[in-house]
Amino acid sequence: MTKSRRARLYEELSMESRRYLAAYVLFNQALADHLGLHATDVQCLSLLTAEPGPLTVKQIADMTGLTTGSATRLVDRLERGGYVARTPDQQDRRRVLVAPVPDRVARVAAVWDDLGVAWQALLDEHTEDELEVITRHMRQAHDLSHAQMQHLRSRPKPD
Amino acid sequence: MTKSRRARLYEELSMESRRYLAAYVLFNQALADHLGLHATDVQCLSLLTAEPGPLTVKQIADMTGLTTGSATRLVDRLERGGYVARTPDQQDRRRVLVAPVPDRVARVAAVWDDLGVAWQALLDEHTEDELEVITRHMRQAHDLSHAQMQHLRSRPKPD
DNA sequence: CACATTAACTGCGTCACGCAGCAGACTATA
DNA sequence: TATAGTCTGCTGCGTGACGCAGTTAATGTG
Repeated sequence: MTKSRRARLYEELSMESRRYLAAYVLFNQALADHLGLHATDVQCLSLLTAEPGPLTVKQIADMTGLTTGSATRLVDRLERGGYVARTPDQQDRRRVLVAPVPDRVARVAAVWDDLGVAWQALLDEHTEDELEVITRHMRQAHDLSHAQMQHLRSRPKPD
Repeated sequence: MTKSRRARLYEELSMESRRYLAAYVLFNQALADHLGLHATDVQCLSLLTAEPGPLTVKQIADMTGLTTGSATRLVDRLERGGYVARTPDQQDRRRVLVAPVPDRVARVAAVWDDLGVAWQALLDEHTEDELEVITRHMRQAHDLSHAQMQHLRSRPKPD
């Protein structure tokens, strides 16, 4: 039997997204090596700079999937490297606010900008409608992934 | 000044793709925990099952970014868990072919299928043209990431 | 005022990883 | 054919990121 066009498109997207995600993991690792950091650290910096305000250690732990203990160590490394700064929270004195150091993070951004030209060219080839389609799909996929992750975490292991 | 629609779309896509990729990393980790494996192991299985034929240890090393030594250990773990099988290559007796064990990998796929219903629903909302746009973008982004990764690896570190 | 809950931190053990070195198998040049 | 060079996969070894469990301090609740 011949597959429908739609079925073929599903298969293609499934394969391409896997390769796309695998490529990202590799790129993230290469970027981390280049900066002398770990993949987790780069991930954390990416999240920190994506948020408007500073994050607490607990929030970083949740967003990276680490325990609070490991998140403390993660912030230790970033602080030692001068990438972030700790500030005690005045509202809740148990909390510690972690904010990126603009000057230092700019060095990371510099590497990004260096590569950004090629991305710009890639995006320029898209129509505005196409950009919206892609963005919307990623937002939906993000929400779904997030929900499924929590679903998996709440479930008992099959072992 | 007010930003152009295009500039806004670029920013949106930049932010959404970061969140999308971060969500994938988290999901992958949660899936690995659920199966009692490591994130790298799941990544490797995903790549193995995506390829039509078996891969050599060297190929796995390249596709995951590990050294050949670590790749050997990775295959050791997967083999011990019964997920893959080693077969000596008849053409080149230095090589070892690594193939997924269908029976065992099916258990991983079962978890995927369980979650796949929601993905199906998400994709069903897309038109076929939209699916093509997304797939094409991911393929282009994959190629670009791959090129940039190699570019980063060839460059000396700023430290 | 007890009591539970939460945030961040700290010792400790585990184990994935890179590094460096190894043997065996292929390849090229003479 | 000989022999040097290259490639593949494997193995000791040390490092360090991580989870776990317990601690301290601050907040919330009866």
